[in-house]
Amino acid sequence: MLNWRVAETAREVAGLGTVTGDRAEAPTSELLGLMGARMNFERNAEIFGEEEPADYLYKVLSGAVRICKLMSDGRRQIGAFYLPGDVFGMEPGEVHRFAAEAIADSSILIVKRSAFIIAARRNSGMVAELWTETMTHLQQAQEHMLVLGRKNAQERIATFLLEMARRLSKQGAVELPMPRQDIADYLGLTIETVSRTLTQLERDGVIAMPASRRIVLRNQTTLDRLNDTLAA
Amino acid sequence: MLNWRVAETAREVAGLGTVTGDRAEAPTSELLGLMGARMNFERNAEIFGEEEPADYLYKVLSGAVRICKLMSDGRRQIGAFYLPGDVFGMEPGEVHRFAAEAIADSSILIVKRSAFIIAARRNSGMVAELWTETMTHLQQAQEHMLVLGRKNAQERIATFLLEMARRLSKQGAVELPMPRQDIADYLGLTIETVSRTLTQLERDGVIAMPASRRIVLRNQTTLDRLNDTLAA
DNA sequence: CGTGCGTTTGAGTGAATTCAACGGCTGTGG
DNA sequence: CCACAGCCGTTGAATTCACTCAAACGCACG
Repeated sequence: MLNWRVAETAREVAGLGTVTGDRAEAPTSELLGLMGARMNFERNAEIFGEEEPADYLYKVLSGAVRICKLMSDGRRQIGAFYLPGDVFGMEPGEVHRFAAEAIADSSILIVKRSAFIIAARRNSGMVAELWTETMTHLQQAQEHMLVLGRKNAQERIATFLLEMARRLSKQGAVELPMPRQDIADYLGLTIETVSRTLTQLERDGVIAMPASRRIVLRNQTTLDRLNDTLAA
Repeated sequence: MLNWRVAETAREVAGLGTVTGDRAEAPTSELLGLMGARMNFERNAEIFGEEEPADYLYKVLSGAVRICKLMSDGRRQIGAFYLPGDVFGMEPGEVHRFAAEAIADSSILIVKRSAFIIAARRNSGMVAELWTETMTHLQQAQEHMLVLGRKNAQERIATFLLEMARRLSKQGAVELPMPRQDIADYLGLTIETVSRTLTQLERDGVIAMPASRRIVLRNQTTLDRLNDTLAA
């Protein structure tokens, strides 16, 4: 997919060109080959860990990679599989939010990422910001996969409330802009389950609902625990 | 988050700077204000539809937006909520893969995206490609949310098999690089359900499994139907 | 010929769904 | 002012799909 050469057409820039056939071994272009190092990883070896500094970008040359996130009780969500030709490790922040591990013995090309961020910024601050924004959305999407793939209804609601509180908090209370059906479709639940779970959290004194769209977070600790965040 | 001015520090480039407080109305910077147009959308109005050309980027000035995807039987998955300050609409391809709708009456800044892609490409083909790759991953992540949020076990397995066939097809048969546990954690299922579902698909003649890691897709139509793809 | 790992199969359980009804606003019109 | 319709949200009862717990199978390897 990404051959590390300058794309010639808009279609290629858009990532739609250069049909890839057999991807068992992806080509290492001169350009990046010079900048990076080739490393081999054994099956199940960690390529980078969650919360480790995100100083490099990675390209799969052969083998396969998974990125995954663990909950404190061991539940795991794999965010993506990367196969030969795929580039991964792009992060909007300073650290990786997922761990990356080799699924099979794999050869990986590793390059410093700072050069790209700096290049993007030097030439166009706006491009740098848009790229960063894209990486942020990617991160949020991958976080949300953990919610959809591995969390129960109560945990989903807790995560949702904390997300909303963080993003639009009016100090203490959250004013939800969306109806229950939208929350349900976001969290992969039914409207009834959303309603029941909110009611239960209110009965337990974790939240208060002066109105159906207005939610007061009463017990942050419990919400954090349900969200699997006690440290972070 | 993204104030449309050139970031001054690496931390800002990384999207970690500029603490945002009340986001009820995001600032419209000069830079982009000049380039774009402000538009208002009523509650539930469509901002762009699935499969429509992705010619613009969007920034929420006030209100709230959802991006969502519908299955043919009406099941819906919301991929993200966008609140004031958020930029959305970045696509690696020529068309949007999600629809965007206003949740409440909203004011949206709209700018042509081509300028950014071209700027990124002119200055650094590699930055353009990395950004595109990031957008591709974002798209895949959002597609996967539909799987995790709304599909049953059979549909998840079908989608997974088609994805793997597309990405590493050796003509007809798929050689899976990962164990059942990884498939389970990717699809948000248990290893037992993965196994049972594969066995059932084999009994139904939809696939064949000459070995546990080798899968032959026998009935593409059924898989496509389970994947909710008859046209696309 | 065991040992260990990955996978499959079976039986019973449970969390979220489905189906159904009801409650509470808000705005409109008699 | 009240009646009513139309949403939106809540609550209840029964069902179901995937999960949990448990055991067995097959295959590679020493």
